[in-house]
Formats: sequence, C-alpha cells, structure tokens
Amino acid sequence: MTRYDPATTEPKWQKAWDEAQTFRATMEGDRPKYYVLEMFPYPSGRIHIGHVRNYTMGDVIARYKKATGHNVLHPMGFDAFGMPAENAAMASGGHPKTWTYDNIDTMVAQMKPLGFGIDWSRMFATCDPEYYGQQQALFLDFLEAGLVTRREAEVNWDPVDMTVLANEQVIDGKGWRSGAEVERRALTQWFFKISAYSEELLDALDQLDDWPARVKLMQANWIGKSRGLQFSFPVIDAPEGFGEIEVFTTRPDTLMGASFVAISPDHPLAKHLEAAKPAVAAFNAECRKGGTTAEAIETAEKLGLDTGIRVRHPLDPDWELPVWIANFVLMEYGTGALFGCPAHDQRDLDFVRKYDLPVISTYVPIDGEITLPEDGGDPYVPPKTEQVHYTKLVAGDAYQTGEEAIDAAIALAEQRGIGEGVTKFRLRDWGLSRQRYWGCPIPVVHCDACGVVPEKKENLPVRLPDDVSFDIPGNPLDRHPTWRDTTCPACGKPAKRETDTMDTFVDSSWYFARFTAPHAETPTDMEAAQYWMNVDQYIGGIEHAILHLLYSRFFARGMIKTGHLPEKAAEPFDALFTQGMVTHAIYVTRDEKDRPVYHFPEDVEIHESGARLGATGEEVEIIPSAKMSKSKKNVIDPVNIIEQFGADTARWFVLSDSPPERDVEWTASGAEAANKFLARIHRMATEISEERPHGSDERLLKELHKTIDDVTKGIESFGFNAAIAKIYAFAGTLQKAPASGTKHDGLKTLAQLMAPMTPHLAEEVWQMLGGDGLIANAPWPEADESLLTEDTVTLPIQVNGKRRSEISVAKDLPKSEIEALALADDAVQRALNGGAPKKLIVVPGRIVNVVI
RNA sequence: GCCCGCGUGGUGGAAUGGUAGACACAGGGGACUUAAAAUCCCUAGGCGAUAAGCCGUGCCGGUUCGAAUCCGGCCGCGGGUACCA
Repeated sequence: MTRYDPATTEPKWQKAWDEAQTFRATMEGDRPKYYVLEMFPYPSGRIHIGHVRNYTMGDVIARYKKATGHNVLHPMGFDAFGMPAENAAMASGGHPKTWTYDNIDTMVAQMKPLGFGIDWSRMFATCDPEYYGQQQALFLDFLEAGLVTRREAEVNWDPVDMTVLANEQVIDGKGWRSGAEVERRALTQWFFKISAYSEELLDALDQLDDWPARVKLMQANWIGKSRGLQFSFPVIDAPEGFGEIEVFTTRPDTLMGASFVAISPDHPLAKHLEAAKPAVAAFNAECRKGGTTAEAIETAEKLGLDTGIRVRHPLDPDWELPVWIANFVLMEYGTGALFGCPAHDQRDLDFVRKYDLPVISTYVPIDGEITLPEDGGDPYVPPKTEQVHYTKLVAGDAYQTGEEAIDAAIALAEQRGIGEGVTKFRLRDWGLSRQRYWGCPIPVVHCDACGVVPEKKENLPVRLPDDVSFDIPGNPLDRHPTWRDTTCPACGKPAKRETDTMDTFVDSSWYFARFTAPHAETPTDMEAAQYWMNVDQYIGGIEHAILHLLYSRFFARGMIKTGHLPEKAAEPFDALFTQGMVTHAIYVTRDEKDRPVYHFPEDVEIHESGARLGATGEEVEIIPSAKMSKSKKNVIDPVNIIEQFGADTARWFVLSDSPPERDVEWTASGAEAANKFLARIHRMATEISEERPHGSDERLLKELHKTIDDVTKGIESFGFNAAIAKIYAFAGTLQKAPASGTKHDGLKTLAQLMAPMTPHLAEEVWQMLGGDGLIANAPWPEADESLLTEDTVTLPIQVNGKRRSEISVAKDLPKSEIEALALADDAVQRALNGGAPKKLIVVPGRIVNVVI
C-alpha cells in the first residue's frame, strides 16, 4: 500500500492545472460569470497562516462556483504602497521599491504551492507604474468632475523631527522616534468630496442584501445622519464680525436647560480672541497638543476656558449664558459650536461640575423618582422614543417623547424665525494627501503664475524617482530638486511638482475594477468591466468594515461619473464576507532590564512543566492568545506546515475547526489531525480503487445524498467547518460500509465534495477511481431530493420544557395520534402522576411538550 | 470616550426559538505488535454510584409551552475610531 505523499502529488496536479490553463479567466462561452475576490495582501514579507485562511476560503468559493457551471474570475495582486516599506528603508538602509518587490516575489513563491485556483496572469502590484499611472489619470478625471477639492486639515506634527506622523506613529501623545509631545498642525491638503455622497452612500446600504448586517450598521453610524436645529445665540458687546454664534443641536427640546455655549479652539471666534488675549492663545495651544485621532480627542481630559463673552438665550432675551472654549468641541462637525445641557448629557455634566456652571433639568421620568442632576444625581438620558414629563418645555405637550419634543421645538424655531431644522452628516471628506515618498504621486504642478495645474495625461505616469534616501526624517520628494522642479503644463514656465503622495486607501479603492482588464491603457476597459463587474463575492477582514469598503463604494460612483465603470457597478461588491483572524500564543522572556523579548513559536519547546527556549533551555512566559503580529513574533509561517504535511492539510485545517467569521487559535496538533484524515481518504481509495463492484446500498446512498446536500449548503453559506464535520461523518460511514457499487461511487463523490478544499488529494482520488478528466473541471454533484426525506422521525418529549423521553413515529402521523403516544409514555405517566396535563404542544416533526 | 461584534466541556467548536455539546483535538481504557509507529474499537459536561435525579451555554433579570438563540441591564474580550493596511 502506498502512503499518500503530498510532496510529489501536489506539484503534479498544480502542473496539470497550469498546463490546461484551468483557472485562466476569459470572457468566452455562455456560462454565467462569477467574480470572487479576497482583499489583496500587503507585501509585509512572508505570508502567514491568516493569509492561507483568507485565500483558501476564496478558493473554495472559486472552485465550487466553477463546478456549478460558472465562468470564474479569481485574481490576486498586492497592495504595495505604504509606510512599512519606508520604515524598512529607514531601519536597514535599503530602498522601499526593492524591499516591496522582493517581498512580493517571496509571497508569490509561498502562495503558489498552496494550489489556489487563481488567474496569475492578471497579477499586479499597486506600486507598478502601469497601475499608479492609471490611478493618476483617474485622479485628474475626478478633479475635472468636481470630486476633488483642496483645503486645510490637521495632521500630527512632530516638532522635533519636523515631520508629519501617522496616527500609528504617535504613542501616548508622543512621536515614536523623537519622543516629543505631538501637536496638531494645519496643512493644505487634497480631499475627495465623499461627503457629497453621504445621503446616497447611506441609502444604498439597504440594497446590500448579502452584506453582513453589522458592517452596514457600522457604515450607517459612521456616515451618521442626524436631524437637528441650527440657530444662533446673539453675542452681547460682540467683537466685530462675531454678532452671533451659530450652533447645531440634535436636542433642541433641551434648549431651556442650556447652561453654557462652547466653541471649538479652532472656531473663528477662538482664533480671533487669540490675538488679543494671551490666555486664550495659551489655552488653544494646550488644546492642540496631542494627536488627531478621535480616540485621543475624546478621551483627553475635558478642558474649558471662559472667554468672558456672553450671549443671549434665543427664547429669553433676559437670559445670558457664558461662552467657553472647550477642547471636546470639534470644528469638523456641525458648526464648531454647541450649547451644553448638563442635565441630560454626561459629558456636559462632567464639564459644568468641573467649572461650577448651573444644571437645569428640562424633563423627568413620568413614573418613578430620580435624584436630579441638580441635586448630585446622574444625568437623565432616556431613549428618544420614551415618553417623559417636560418640566421646562420649548414646544408641544408636557408629556411627550423626545422625538415629538424635538420636532415641536424645530417647528417653533422655524415659525419664529430663530433657526431651522437641518440634516447633518458625521462623514467628513476624505483627505488623501500624504507627506510621504512610497505612494502614488499626486499628478499636479504648482505654478506661481497659474496656481495649481493638473499634469497632462500624456505625461503620465508621474513616476517616483528612484534616487532617494531616508537618512533624515521627512518626505524625500520635498528635497529632490530634479524631480520636484518641472515646468508648468499650462504656461511652460518653471514650476514645482506636488510632493504629497496619495493615501494607500486610494490604491485599494479601485483595484477590483482593474483586475477585469489589468493591462488596459485606460484605468478600465468598459467591455471587460461590463462583463466581469460586480464582484460577486468579496472576502476580507472585519477591520475593513468602514474605511476601505466605504471609500471603494464612493470610488465606484466617481468612476461611473467619469465614465470608467458601468452604472451597475455603483455598489461594486454584491456579497461580502468578513472572516476572523488567526491568533497564537505569544512567547516572552525578559532581558537584563526586564524588557520583553519575543520568540517565534518554532524556537520554543512546550513541556508539561512549562515552556522553554529550544536553544538555551531558558524558561518562557506564555501570553495566552493574540492576533498574529510580526512584532510579537507569534506568527506561524505556513511553509513549515506545507513542507511537513502538504498544502491540502494546511487548507483543510484552516477551514475545518472554526467558523470562518470567528478568530481562530492556531494549534499544531490540529494540523496533524487534519493530515491523518486526508491520509485516510487516500487509503480508502487505494483499498477500493479496483473495478466498481455491482450491488447498491440504499442506506449508504441516502447518507451520501444527505451529505451532498449538507456540504453544498455549508459551502454556499460559508459554513466550511460544519460542511467538513459532515464530510468526517460520511467518511466514517463509508469506511465501515461493505463493498458495493454505491461505496465506490460514494468515495468518488466525496472526492468531489472535498475538491474545493483539498484539490490535490481530490484529483488523486478521482484519478485512482477512474474519474473523467480533471476533478477541477467536473460538474458539482447534485443531491436527489427524493433521497433526503426519512419515513420515520424521532420526536423528543418534554415535560414542562425538559426532555424526558422520545418516541419514534411515522413522519406523517396525525397530531392526535402523536398526542396519544406521548401521553402513554412511561416518563410522562410518571410525571403526570394520575393527573391531566394543562396543555399539550405538538410541533409536527420537531417536538412534543407536555405542560403540567 | 464613541460605534460594532463576541463569550457554550480540558481545547476548537455544533445547534439561530424545539433532544445543548454534532464533528474533531487533547485525555483515559482496550485490540493488533517482540516493541514502537501506523491503524482500529470503547469512553468521555459537572455533581451523583454505573441508577433515579439535580445542575449547566460569562453574570443578573425578563418574554415564551419551550431560550445558547429574542429583549433589558452588567462584566470580560476583540475590531474600528478617518495618516497601520
């Protein structure tokens, strides 16, 4: 008996697929198209087991769809621009380009042995000039179509290194290299006008039936549509040009509980006051310390400064309120100013308690007592749909819901001409400027005479220069005179190139469209886009639920507007699946200064008494389980598993144990078990590979068709682990079954069911059993409906909801007879103890419940 | 802080309103073998005695004939938070 040997078998079948061009996608034939895409990887160095999991899932879908008669497109590429390449260049003196392309070569060489059914002829990297040149063309078309604008926005500024920092490079409010306290500084930057699409991007979520509900909810909350009242507070003794302060509120019903007006440190009035008042200037400078992230701003200590300016309450001219500058007021949202109502908002209450301002409740619960916030209680914040008792009413009835009171307040304000109801969105425009080298150059030129001038399309791509260095902080493009200095495309006079490059999210916002015609001389080829779009199934991590997916949805709309995609591609991803991460324990020792030193799992030996370093025997601390990360060294390189057990084992294991949307802990023992099972399947094939015997096995045939049905449904619903459990169960039954024609056919069909997951083994078994051609080209088995039903069913019998017994009855037995049988049951008799049941619930085919 | 998830045996998990723990890993016992490997069989949530029974899906409460599943409140963990990708 020959043992299954993946080392020879897997390359053999990969070569066979290659030679037959099995996965080359063309627009020929009349089969329906199917486009399956996994979020493309960043070329970080080597692939890890999480990549294997992600691309195996996509491959299962791709191979399954091919078997069900589809013309499948399954491409692969690399999201190749970004910071890590520059960091590597800074750390080790290489060039981002060399580093990136070397990594891509390594990762492709690691992925090919996994046997993915990918059309490798379509591969590209976003750092290929061929790709980013087309992206520059897209940018120019977007600019012309009015989808791009330029204005000031804040960045993290490292005052020592004199550079812009990414959020990731700000650690505890300090620059990662200099250690200097970071401050926020405004720069003129390019923006995509995504906020103009707020309403549309929100509304269209409803049509995405095959997206996870939580992703749609996160996007909806991110876009953040809210209706409220915009109105002004008249300023008393106003500085010139600041006669009133305009605010936006979603709770105009609480206007009679206002206790202060707060403006952002970036509000025009705050900036105006800086000039005359050193205290304001100092306060605003204090507020601008720290990074730009929402987390940093929201969790910072709430600070306020009384400007001394006072305003009048719009509903009561005798009521004066103080105007404060507060660091929690964002200039980007609403009007950059608000009124505080501490009785019904925790943040406002914290603020007034800190600065000793009044608290005024405007409503109380209808039922029940609360300690009013005036008397030291918590703020009262019921849902807007709940009816409350208004004690200080703006409009409407004293007893009404928050929603009703808000509508009434807006109506009153509009009637009196105080303000108007407006709809605001939280979504901000997409700042795409990055002050970095390794990205797509923004194809514009700054000319003293003509201003900002778009580069001519015939001059694209604007290529990144190769001769740059990273020995000093900052963007090397800024100090590269021969690249930076150019001539104005409009007037021909000397001018300077834009040295900012694009956010890498731009690169990943249209790559899916480029895969449909990766070498077209325009960004897309309309015929190919018309044929292949949309992506039928998109697969990727939940961490992309908001930004990447939202930007892609915007970009698709922009590409339609500029004639680069057909109308139908406005929502480019028909179905979305978000998979979980692969996690692993972290192994740590301590150095002489008690600093953590991380170790790769393969360097650690696990003993009963604990873990030790293989090389030195030093004791190792085990930190339970965390997301795989290169810096913590808790990454599993799948190459080890592939070398030891083969690609099919790696594929089978990553699919078998965990539901794909959930995080999975990597364990080596699981891979061994997966390998044993695959060897078992192969052994079965060697045992029954001779001629197909006569004779059928009805019981086995029913099992087989049930398995076909279960596995098909499992794959369709991404229930790979459950599908695999069914395969395990059927394989056990099959192995024990006596020889028959059914057994022979059953193993062949089992190979087909496994083919999307373990394609090499499946080809091997298929060939051994005399299958026709490649299993990769064989049509998917269909379950015979007539074999799926059973004549008798087992009904559990509950007494008061607890299982006490079970009966086996004919499937179509009338309810009355089931009732009689259930009541006659010993356990039920015992429970009834001579009495009669209060109620008898019979759910045909499912359960009986006797209520006593 | 805010938004979104998740929490089930020693472990990965199954069951999405109807028999909690399918399938597998690790464990225990056995067969085969001179021995080992490989393979095969049995066992397995907890308490109880192997019975009856009781308890049990992070915690507390609710809806229901019936809740891991639906609702409310908490705790813990994870993802995102607009310059990580």
